[in-house]
Amino acid sequence: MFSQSEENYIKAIYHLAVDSSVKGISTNAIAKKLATKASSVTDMIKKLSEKKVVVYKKYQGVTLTDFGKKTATNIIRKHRLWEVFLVEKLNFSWDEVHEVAEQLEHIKSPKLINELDIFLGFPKRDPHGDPIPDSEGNLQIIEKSLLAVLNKGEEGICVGVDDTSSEFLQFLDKQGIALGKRIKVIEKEPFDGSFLIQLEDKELSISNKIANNLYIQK
Amino acid sequence: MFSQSEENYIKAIYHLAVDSSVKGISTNAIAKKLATKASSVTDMIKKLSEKKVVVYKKYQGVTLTDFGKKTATNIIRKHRLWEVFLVEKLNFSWDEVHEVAEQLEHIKSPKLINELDIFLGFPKRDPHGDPIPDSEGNLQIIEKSLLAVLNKGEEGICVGVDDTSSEFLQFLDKQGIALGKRIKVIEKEPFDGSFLIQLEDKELSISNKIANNLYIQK
DNA sequence: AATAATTTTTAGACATGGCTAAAAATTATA
DNA sequence: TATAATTTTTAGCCATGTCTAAAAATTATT
Repeated sequence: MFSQSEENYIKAIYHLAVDSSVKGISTNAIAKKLATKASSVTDMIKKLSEKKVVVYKKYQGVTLTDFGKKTATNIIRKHRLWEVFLVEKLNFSWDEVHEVAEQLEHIKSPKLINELDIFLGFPKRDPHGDPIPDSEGNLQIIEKSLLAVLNKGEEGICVGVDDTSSEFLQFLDKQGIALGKRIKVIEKEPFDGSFLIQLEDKELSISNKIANNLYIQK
Repeated sequence: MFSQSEENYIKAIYHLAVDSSVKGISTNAIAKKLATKASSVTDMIKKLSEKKVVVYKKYQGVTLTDFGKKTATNIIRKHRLWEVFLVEKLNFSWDEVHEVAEQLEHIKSPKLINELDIFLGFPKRDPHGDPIPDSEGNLQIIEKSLLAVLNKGEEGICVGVDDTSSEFLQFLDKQGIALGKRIKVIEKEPFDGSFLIQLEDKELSISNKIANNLYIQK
């Protein structure tokens, strides 16, 4: 069994490993992600290494073991299932869920999480479009591309976001952009890289920055 | 904001105060309830005293302040709402909920608990028949009596249990006794104090001990 | 290659919450 | 009312998880 702190470190290392795809995750990177100090990270890493969660050699960063990865995906599974619950059942908006899910993900009860999965109808994605690992820790890979790479005339379904800040998510809400919505590129403006898109019955213009934070499934 | 440990102490003191109705709760009683040592209790009590949660004088036990009581009922509200959720939505049986609710009660999010209350339809009782405080901390007092005090021919609705051990709850399940069920006393056996009761269409005999652990609303 | 800059680790400290053992206070008993 | 028994507190120690400051190792630069 792991403490909340240990779980937070495991999750952070997993996320850093996934989206940096470098072999060893640096002490500094972990410290930055968790808003703590490098010295604290070194201490924790030693402990996780003793517990066979990570492989660690001084000055060389850390890598999750298979056991560590499984532990990480299990925490992520809990986090994302709770997010679905909060949005679907308790009227949370997608920018409000993260903080609460950060707490709920540490609740220890295998039955709880399996029953929650059943209760929610085995959702495949969380409210941000990120995939929910199954109880074995398997993550289905989703074919998705940034809206920004679509050409004029192409279209797809909105399946996720890259930036999950409140500002961005609330902006999307205001524009009527949500997961599952169909988006078609009407025009790409060469001057500023902005997009004219069709969303349901209306057309709207979105900046290049927005287009680079929205994932689409073609 | 209180730590999980602090919350556990506050809840323990509240429960001890309610069902002992003595003015000062002793260090030893708290230690026993929390399965810890008296010396640890003394330490924590000093801290809670500084935080204006309890009134404490050396060697005289503690009393919750109004603020402390409000804090306690809020934790209890969360605990009981989660219990309802687990039983009604996630197929937990009433002897499985306690341990998980002990964890869930510490989640910090006012919105979460209010929305949960709405989602569950503002339940008034938890799965053991105990009342759920409202968001102001008010507990409605329920007129209830032990089944054991009923006379031959009297009847009532099962509204709660005193003993919440798994063994007892599972025994009740096996007998078909549950909250909301109507129970009528057919016969009281003077010899061993056992009861012959009518439960729905069948009659069954229950011991005096059982009758002293079942609450009835006449 | 030598020095500078950066990263990482170590050493020592602190807060929380727990423990044991001994001292102090209270309560019970003879 | 003394003495005994019990309860409560104190003092000191430990584990977890954090921090700062300094040392050590690595990487970058001239």
